[in-house]
Amino acid sequence: MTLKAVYEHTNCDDCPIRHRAVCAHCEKDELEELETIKYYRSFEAGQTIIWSGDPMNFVGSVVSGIASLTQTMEDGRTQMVGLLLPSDFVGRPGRESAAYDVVATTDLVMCCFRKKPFEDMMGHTPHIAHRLLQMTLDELDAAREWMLVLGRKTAREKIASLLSIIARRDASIQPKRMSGPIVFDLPLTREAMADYLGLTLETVSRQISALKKDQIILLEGKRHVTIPDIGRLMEEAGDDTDGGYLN
Amino acid sequence: MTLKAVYEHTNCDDCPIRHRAVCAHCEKDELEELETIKYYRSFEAGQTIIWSGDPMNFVGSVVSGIASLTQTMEDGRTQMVGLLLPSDFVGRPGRESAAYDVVATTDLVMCCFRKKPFEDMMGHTPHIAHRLLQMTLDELDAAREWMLVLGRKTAREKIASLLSIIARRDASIQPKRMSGPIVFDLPLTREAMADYLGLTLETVSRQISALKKDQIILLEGKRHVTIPDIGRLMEEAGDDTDGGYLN
DNA sequence: CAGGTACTTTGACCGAGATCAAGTGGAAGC
DNA sequence: GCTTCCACTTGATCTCGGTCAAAGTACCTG
Repeated sequence: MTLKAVYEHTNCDDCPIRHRAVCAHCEKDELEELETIKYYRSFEAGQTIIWSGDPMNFVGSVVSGIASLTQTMEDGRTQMVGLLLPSDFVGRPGRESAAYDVVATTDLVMCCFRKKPFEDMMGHTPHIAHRLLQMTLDELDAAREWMLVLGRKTAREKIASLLSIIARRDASIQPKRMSGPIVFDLPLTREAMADYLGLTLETVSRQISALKKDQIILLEGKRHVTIPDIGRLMEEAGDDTDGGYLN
Repeated sequence: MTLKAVYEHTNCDDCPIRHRAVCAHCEKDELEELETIKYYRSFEAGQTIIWSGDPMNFVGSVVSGIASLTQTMEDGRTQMVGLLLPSDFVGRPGRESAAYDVVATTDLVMCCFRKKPFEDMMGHTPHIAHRLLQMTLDELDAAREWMLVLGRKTAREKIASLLSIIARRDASIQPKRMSGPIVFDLPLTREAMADYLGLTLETVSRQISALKKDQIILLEGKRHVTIPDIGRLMEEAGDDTDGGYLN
């Protein structure tokens, strides 16, 4: 469709996720070993990276862009079960085939490691194994947080929850003042939001319109969002309003 | 209420979860080190083991019985986010306070490790760190499976999903023939099931009655369940009917 | 055995969100 | 400039599961 972006960073020194990804705690020599088994891959928005059940011969990190993990039932009902942001890890060491569909939600760059050498390296590199454990525990917490959203929140609270997650992530990446409006572009279509929230796309649309009408959010076009007051949004999400944790 | 059960096994050799818990891959000397920091605790059904937010000075394994992880919103809505069966791990190394309420759903015995020494031990005992990573990845998969249940399944499918999880676990513990009826006692009240499934207890009750009427399950009393045909139950759950995986 | 408590079932009704169906708006292609 | 397409919005209606209420059952205690 569009011209494929050329991705030019090739070594770990100027990697934007160097300090947050699975390699975060690695020493210089460990990074050099990683360099020998890694390669970059780019994907376009909408492209499926891995199909559930397919054999996986790599694991890796999201460098830029957003990917989603999705589960589908035979009759077509789908549920997104993970949103992979830059620095998040893809794949499970020790598993042969993928358990979920992995789809590039936006244009995406991944830093891939050949699976077998990576597994070997985990065995003798505690820095990697330990970091992966940390990250997996964080993901487990996020998944459990999301179970509360899916199981008990109303449609409006679900939308507010998703928006505040995206807003807080953007606020923590551009580390300006935590007060004041937060501005970002939605990286998801209404349908993708619906799949994440366990709703239909119509309900997503209606609730976004309602939040807009109530001035909890401002919309410019369909994707450009301004949050004038993150506290109010978090109230709508039903979360503790006490600032919460920015992980 | 009832006389507190006296729990008598005290060393790892005759531990019922020896080969499945976080210590599964430990060598003799590693077990000996663990012995020095471990102690057993018993809880009665209904007792809260840890309150969310409380400082945690131990981690540990469920030896027998069932515990649940629960999240509660300010207005009282609650969602169970994890069901801890024998051999499952409780607590997060590196975290000061508990993120969820942990409640004993049945009478329960835990093998606890003092947190600080356990964390230290993880640093120099790859067998433990590696096993914990495996178990955390399994839990993450289970949580994601559950997100599909919460987000997209109907009430009937939710009940069938829960019953088939319990049924398959029981079938795998008593490793008799995989065909033929499966019989077990429900370890959860209707309310606990509702909290797990994101339903009300009334809906749980109605759907169980409906499954009974349709002979998908047989009920004796309120808790004693017979599954004449696990395949039919799994069809009702909306899962792939091809046997699935027994982890 | 009466009474209490905890758990469960069942009924009647209601409403949030799903479903079905048009319609809008903006960008790409001819 | 016109058509087509895609993402999105909005409306009308329906339905599944929630809510409110009452009653049933088993077990415990005095």
